Amino acid sequence: MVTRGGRRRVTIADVASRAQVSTTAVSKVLRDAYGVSPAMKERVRAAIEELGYRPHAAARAMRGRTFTVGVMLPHLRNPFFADIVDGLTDELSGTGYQAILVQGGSTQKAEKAAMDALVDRQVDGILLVAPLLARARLEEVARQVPVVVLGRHERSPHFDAVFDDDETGAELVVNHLIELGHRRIAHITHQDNSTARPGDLLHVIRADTYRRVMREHGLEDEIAVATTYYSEEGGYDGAQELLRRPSRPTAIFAGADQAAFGVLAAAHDAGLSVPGDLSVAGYDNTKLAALPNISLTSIDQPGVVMGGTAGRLLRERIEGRTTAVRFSVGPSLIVRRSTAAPADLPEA
Amino acid sequence: MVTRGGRRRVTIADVASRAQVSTTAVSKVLRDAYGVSPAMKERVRAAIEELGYRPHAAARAMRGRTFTVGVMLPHLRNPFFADIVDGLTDELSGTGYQAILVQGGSTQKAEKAAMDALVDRQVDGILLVAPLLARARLEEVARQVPVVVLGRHERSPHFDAVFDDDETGAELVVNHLIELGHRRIAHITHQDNSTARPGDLLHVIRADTYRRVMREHGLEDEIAVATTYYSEEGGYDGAQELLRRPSRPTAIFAGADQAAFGVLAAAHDAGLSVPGDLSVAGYDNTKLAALPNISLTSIDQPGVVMGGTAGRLLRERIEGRTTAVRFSVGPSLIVRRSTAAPADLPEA
DNA sequence: ATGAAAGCGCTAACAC
DNA sequence: GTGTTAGCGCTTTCAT
Repeated sequence: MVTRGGRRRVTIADVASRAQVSTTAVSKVLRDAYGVSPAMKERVRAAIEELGYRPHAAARAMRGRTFTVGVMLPHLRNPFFADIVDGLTDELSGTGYQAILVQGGSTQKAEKAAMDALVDRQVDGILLVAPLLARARLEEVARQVPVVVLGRHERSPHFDAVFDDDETGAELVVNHLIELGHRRIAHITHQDNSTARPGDLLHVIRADTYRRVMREHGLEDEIAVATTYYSEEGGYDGAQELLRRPSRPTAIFAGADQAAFGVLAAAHDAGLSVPGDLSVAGYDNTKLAALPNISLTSIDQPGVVMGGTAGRLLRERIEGRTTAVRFSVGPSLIVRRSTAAPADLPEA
Repeated sequence: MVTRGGRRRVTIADVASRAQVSTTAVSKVLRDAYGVSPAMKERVRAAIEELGYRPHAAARAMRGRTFTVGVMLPHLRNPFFADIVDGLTDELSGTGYQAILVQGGSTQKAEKAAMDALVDRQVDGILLVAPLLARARLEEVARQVPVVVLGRHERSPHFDAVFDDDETGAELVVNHLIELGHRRIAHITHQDNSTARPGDLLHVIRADTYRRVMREHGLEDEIAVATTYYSEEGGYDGAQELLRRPSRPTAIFAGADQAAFGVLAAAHDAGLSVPGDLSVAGYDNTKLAALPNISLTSIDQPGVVMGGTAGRLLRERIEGRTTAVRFSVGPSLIVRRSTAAPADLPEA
């Protein structure tokens, strides 16, 4: 390593000699372990304070905990992820744990590398947000370090799961559109690069539920799905494709707000008014959805609660819990001005 | 630590015995260091492959590099940050370096803790995005580990700086509005909790430039600044305040797109049309600004380039460069439909 | 209650 | 070109 100018780091030995005790004693005080007298504890604390000592995480990692939890996010473009991280950070604050984030990307290879990076850095626990890898791969990691998976519905004995009830959420949206009088309701879903069981992936659940509800209302012939991406571009492309079809949809349910924004753009560019010519609904209830110019009907997921819960479950696992926990939150429909009765029908 | 079920991690010793060489040899191959024959290199590579060996980052951290760079972001809500991280990740890909992110928060205390967390984890370099701490504090860290600061204009001998020319950017916006015929142009700036020299902070530069350009055009009496936050809520509150003032502005220049979105919402709620009754401009040219329903005039900053450059500078510093580099990128004005000539004036 | 000492996985002197 | 070995800063037996 390049030698830096800075003076040598304060180590546990410095603290020990300052406090006139052994390094063992200092270590015990640091971890609040058994076997130090109050007086000694006080002396050590004072020395730590005076020297501005902070434990060296890498050195700790060689023996015990790093007091670090790793979070893998697919990317940083969905504000919903920010809620998750805020919830987690909140839950962790005061516990001495620090969250570090890595970007998983959109390929399984990149995701594996990101996960390995966390394992190699010896984090005490890992939160995986909407991972792509097959369950077996996740369990492989879960065998080495406590894992919580957020956004997948899997039931695994080796890791905990935190998710929103995507089936209910999708149902709420499709029912809402049907109640408004729509029949030609289309859906935009996400093209994944995943080897997970499809039924465990949130976008697959949303799409399947869309199909099921359509069928339940005798609308099987109107089912139209565009498979692009949960992104602005994906929504734009998907909407363009759907709007070109012979029987143009009167409503589009995009599986995520980000995609719904693209749908709004495509509608605009096609000269269609929303909701006059086309109703649009999203999922996630991001802040932007509430902007008056957008006013997007969406499904609210309590991201902060989900992130906080994930943090708590991770801490429990780090403390020794080995039985799996699944935590599901209930979504709610937020109706805004982007959805209305179709034009060719009388108002309700 | 809780003992996990997983089998023991593969270590360098396992690789060495499998390849029938010393651990030194393996270490050398790993780091592409001098002094290994091609034949031996081949044997070692094969053994690594067969055993699925990955170096233990924490152990490396005790002696040499961790091949990790740390990034501190204030929060995850600005998509511009995603561009920066993408640029960095791109630049780092293939070099063996992994980026880990931590959230700095909005207080200096939280920011210090986040920075310390990176230092304690022995990252090889740190990228600080729009930090709040005083220059002296940043230099303290820079003495221990290579640092690049993104988004501050500081000239320090101890760290590199990457920033956008905020003065030019703000000039472009204000001049654009003046050319359209506006006189009552207001500005929304960010309330920081910083002890940095004000002149080094991007939001202060944008606000000061706004004032200067206004004065240069004889509009000093029209200067109106609301100090809230670069966020949707901040923009909303700031706009409300500005629109309540006796001589209502005909244009608002928000220092960031996020805040401009809030301005659009406030305008809508006040029954004002954009750009009919009020022109609105932002800064950052986030993707949402391009959505037809928003169509926000903004300043484009090449976030990917900035992040990539930061990564390159960091690598150079890690390799031994000690002289400071400053890298400034040029902003450009993107005119959209949120700005137009004020209503009470004849069209140009 | 306290401390000496071994050792976590790796790198870098240094010897051969 | 190759291997031996001494630590890096901590935690954890295990004596005392």
